[in-house]
Amino acid sequence: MNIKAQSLLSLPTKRRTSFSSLSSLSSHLYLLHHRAAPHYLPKARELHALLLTSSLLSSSPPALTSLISLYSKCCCPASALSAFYSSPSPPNLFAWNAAISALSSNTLPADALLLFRFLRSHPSLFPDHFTFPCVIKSISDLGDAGDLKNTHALLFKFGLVSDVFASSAMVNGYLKLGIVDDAEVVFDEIPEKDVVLWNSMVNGFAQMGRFSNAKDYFHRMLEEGMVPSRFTVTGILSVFTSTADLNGGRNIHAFVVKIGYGFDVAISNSLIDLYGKCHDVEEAAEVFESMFEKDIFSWNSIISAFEYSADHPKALLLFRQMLCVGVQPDSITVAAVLPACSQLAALAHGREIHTYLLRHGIRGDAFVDNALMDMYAKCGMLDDARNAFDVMPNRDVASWNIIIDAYASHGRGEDALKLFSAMTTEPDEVTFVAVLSACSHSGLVEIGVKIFEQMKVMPVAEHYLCMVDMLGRAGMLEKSKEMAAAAEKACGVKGWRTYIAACKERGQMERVVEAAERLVEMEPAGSGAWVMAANAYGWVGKYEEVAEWRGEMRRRGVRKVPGCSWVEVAGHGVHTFISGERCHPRAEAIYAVIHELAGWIRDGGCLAQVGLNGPGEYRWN
DNA sequence: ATAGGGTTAG
Repeated sequence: MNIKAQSLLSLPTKRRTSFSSLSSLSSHLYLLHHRAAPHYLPKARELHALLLTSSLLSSSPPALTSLISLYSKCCCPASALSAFYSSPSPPNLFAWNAAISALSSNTLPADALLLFRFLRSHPSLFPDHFTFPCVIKSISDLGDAGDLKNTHALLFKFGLVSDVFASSAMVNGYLKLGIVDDAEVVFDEIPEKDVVLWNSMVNGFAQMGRFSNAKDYFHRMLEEGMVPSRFTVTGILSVFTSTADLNGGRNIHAFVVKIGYGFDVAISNSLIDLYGKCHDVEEAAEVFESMFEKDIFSWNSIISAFEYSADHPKALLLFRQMLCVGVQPDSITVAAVLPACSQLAALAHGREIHTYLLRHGIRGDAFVDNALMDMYAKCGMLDDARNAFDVMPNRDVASWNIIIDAYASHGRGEDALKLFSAMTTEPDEVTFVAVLSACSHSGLVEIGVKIFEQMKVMPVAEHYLCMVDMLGRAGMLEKSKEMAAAAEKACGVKGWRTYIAACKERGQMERVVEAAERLVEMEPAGSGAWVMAANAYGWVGKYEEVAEWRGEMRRRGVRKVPGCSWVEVAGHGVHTFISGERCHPRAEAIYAVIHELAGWIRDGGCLAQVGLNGPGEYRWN
């Protein structure tokens, strides 16, 4: 046994003989558990067995406490608790505290509180300043405001109101539950505030979205000479990230460098997130490149940063790099990178990522499942999207929105409506956008109008646009125009643009001219309205007006930004077509097909305008 | 011997 104990604990030989065992064993346990993580569990079990056979557990109270704490650090609260309960001698307060802590720090708050109740009915043991922080944390995790206040009162009873540890936990709890006044009372009560207590205020306010309070406390703590910790920095950074305050964030960045936290991984990750959300993707990339050590957060943040800036090719490229350097993507990576595939209609990549998920057993959550479904839908694979929907274990409102929108954009309005009425969650704003666009694309005007009038959410720009579009497509141009005018406040020029498209479709060029003039009035610097008005005059044969509008446009220096579209061709990358250009190597063949299609469309009795775009080419890897 | 904040990503 001794040899085994020696090898396990790496005890020096000399000490082993003087063992009185207790102190040296405990100190080794202590050293061990400071480095503990789940992979230490086998060692912990071996140690446990050893302690049992050597009867140390009954003779040495510290050994029991250390063992409980060790199991806790191994994320094994069940073993911690069983060690506590099976202790040969009655556990002392240290052991009780360690056991309560093991439960509360391993997301078992209810069990921690149960154990606390047992402790409260103990005849000779009383909770102390080590007990309360864990208990208060558990209560806050459960979100019980009444219990929190009762426990606050208990602090008075046990003379712990000025304890900074219990008070930090109290502040966290109160702010988490939105009870600001009491949090501030607790805070003010503490004569010697430490940095953790300050952080609790700053981060608490930051998390509840009271950003100016968070900033106030941050500045106050600096004024009072507190040295901010890393937690302070990440907390205050989240404030500037949430408010998309680039300048405020830059100041913190400078401050971070000044106080020497520039190479902290978590802080750098927060900075990437900050710059990403503020659409300064170059700066985000610079922070990312400067990091010596990148973790999964760094990769996920930088991929998202490129996604925020709609640089989908770069997001995909980074995903590949991530794989190359051997960082395992997780569900968050996947949920960030799948939209890139959707936006690029890059089906091959989407499938590849899906396969990757399955192969590596990455557990899909609602985000991933929704992103997969959306990717299939956006790549035109409606059946695959539907299949993903059908096998999804737990659907949230986004899942329903995505599948309804999928049917809508594939022109399957009836199916979309069927799904809408089968919804098992409350519809939200987005649902109605999808449903209205379904009606719009399938000519279901009456039902669409009824849904619009009766929907239980406040109409926003998107809803109005759907209505303008729906009425316009159905040829109800006067009604469509009324809707565009009514929606001017909500969606500005977009309503008119939609209306104009419908008028063009119907060949109602007078209406186009009229609306385009209104557009130019509203948005004199934008090119779209000018071009549209000029073209519309052309279509009705008023060529002088065309020249006039074009001339005026030139004088004012309004320039047209060419539009572009793209498509992925299996095995040949993504091809982009820019308006007015014909630089694709196979432009001729492509146009031959377009003209053939146009012929079919015309023969089918439809109006068609083709040949406006010219093929270009673009590969993103 | 035991304790509070535990940061950042969809």
